Amino acid sequence: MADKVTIADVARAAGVSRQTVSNALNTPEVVREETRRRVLDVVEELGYRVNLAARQMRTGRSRLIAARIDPEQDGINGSVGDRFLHGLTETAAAEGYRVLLYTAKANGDDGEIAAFDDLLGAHEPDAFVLMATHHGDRRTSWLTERGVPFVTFGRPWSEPTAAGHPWVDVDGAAGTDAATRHLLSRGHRRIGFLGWPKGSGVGDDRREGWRRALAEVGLGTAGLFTETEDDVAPGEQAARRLLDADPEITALVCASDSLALGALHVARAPGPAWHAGGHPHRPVAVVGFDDTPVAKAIGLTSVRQPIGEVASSCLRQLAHQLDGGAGAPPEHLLLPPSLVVRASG
Amino acid sequence: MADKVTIADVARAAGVSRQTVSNALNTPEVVREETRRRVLDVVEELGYRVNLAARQMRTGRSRLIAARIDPEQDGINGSVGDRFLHGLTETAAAEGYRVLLYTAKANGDDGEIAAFDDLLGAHEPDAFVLMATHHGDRRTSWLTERGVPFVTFGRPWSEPTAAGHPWVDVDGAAGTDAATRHLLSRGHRRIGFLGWPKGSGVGDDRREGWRRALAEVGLGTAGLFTETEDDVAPGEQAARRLLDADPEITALVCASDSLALGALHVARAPGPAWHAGGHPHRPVAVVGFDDTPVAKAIGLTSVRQPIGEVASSCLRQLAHQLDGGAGAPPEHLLLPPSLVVRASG
DNA sequence: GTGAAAGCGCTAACAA
DNA sequence: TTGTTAGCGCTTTCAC
Repeated sequence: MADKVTIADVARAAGVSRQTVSNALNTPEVVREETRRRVLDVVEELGYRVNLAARQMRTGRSRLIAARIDPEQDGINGSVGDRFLHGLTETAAAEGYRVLLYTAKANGDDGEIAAFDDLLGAHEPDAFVLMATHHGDRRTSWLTERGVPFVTFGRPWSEPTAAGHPWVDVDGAAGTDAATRHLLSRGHRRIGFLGWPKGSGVGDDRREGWRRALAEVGLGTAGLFTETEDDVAPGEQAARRLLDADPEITALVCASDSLALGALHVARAPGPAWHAGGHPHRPVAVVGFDDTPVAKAIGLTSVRQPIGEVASSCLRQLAHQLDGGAGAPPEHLLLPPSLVVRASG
Repeated sequence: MADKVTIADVARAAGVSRQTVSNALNTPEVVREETRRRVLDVVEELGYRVNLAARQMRTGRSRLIAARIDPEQDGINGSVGDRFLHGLTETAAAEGYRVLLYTAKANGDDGEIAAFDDLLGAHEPDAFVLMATHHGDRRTSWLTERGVPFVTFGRPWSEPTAAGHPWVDVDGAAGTDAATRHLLSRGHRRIGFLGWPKGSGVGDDRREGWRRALAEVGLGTAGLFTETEDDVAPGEQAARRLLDADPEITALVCASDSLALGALHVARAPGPAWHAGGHPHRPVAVVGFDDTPVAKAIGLTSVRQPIGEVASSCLRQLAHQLDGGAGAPPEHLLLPPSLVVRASG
């Protein structure tokens, strides 16, 4: 049962004062080598561990990092959030932190800000990790104003990135660029893009990579792009629209696996719409984004984000903000995704 | 910036002592109505919130519930854990708790026990929520010995359930029973089962439901069962084995969506093995377990566990253990799953 | 019903 | 280099 061992017990057993024990643990360089060893031996022997609540009272630091667990959306893209949380938790433990979960009751930035406020008032996490930054993100300004440390998975889309807060992101444009080049290398010439409505940083970024890749080989994009809500059924409809409108399209790059899954419903089975429209069935290659379990299950080629790396970079960035220490990680980090090629394209 | 408001500030502003403020908040029935109102008004006005670290020092209670976030396995079945965590987090917030994540570095029960020990020494969570109980689970005995409160998602498979700890579980046998009846109602008579090696509580339970449903209509199960590791490729091989061995089989109940996905690879496309074996292609119905996003994406009929309910029940059970209060939730709760019928069966 | 005193375990500041 | 003092914010005694 090993009843709570306090610093006083260690001090007594080692024949030193409590402060010296504290120093031996937290500021070893200030304690004589021999004393330090003796103290650490006793610590080991008694199984002493600091009481973080007590420490927090003194230092104001909880060693808690708050992160949001979101509702699972369509369950397809949701897996990204879960991989991210897992990565955070592992790196946090290595850095001496723990991840505290929260959800936002109300929607949007304000709902999440209310959660910040609750958390800060009660458990006082030392920092936040935010996902899914967007234009005019009110969460980041709220935290900045209050001097609460945080990192985001996602660029600050509105501000000049140089001025903003620390962030880690994946280069979405590089991902769709790679996807498009891959399709080009397989002989496709008219390659469409299925994306989200303009105005979302992430969506625009992904579309840009596709545009750029086509432009570089002298191909235009007129009539090759359509936008829709990020879900399977809308994706299917949008794909049908695009393919019906332009019979020359032989491949589609999609902004998400959800959209790609919808597109595959059209691309793999000859839909009645085509026959009705007079277009015979033709094979249409499809590439998704995120490499979710669904992509793997159905053989969908997809752009994979290095989520584990993003998570550990976020956490190391935070740990450095909070604890300092050697080797400051970059304030801003843009990681390259990779293309996972499967049967669909 | 609203600098930390302490209980002393409230006491001063309300013209009472600090204890009275504390009482008004924590033991309202002991404070005169009028005083209580005045105090609460000031609390509101000043935006006072208890400092949990300070409270923890006095009471020894952190209002933290620890839960494990596991590695995503094959990413298919993993989604269950994520839905569970999400549910926990929401109910926890409603009960005034927060969810603290941990991972186990080393594998198995001992790895997780090491994590318990770390957590208990540092952040001192008030309780744990455990997933995936199994025969001879050492985690539960470790916690019990130390008097640490916990609930499990999963029955205590080894002990007589009456004697064990609080738990919430889903009736897996009822799920496969329902799946089997559904297939029977569609005219299937030889229905196989693709499961995990015997000895796992969950796997045996799911197999039992299938056996029971067949037995009730006077059908035997000899030669209709095969076992394998819980992943797609093994599932595919096992399904092929079963279907090759018995050409009469027209439907398969599977212990997981991973296995079912493997089975579908065999069931949907006429594989060369059948032709080689002389069996022509026949439609084989497949039912999975867990209703993962993959099941939805590929049109797989699957047994859905009410994960959200499991999570909130777990948390309410804990909250009652910790805080008491009215209406004790049941110590043991077995929830029924439901069958989500799709194209595969 | 309300107030005063004490102390949870720790570390920042200072004294020795 | 080590020890002493003080106090973080709260709640559990116990007087009043």
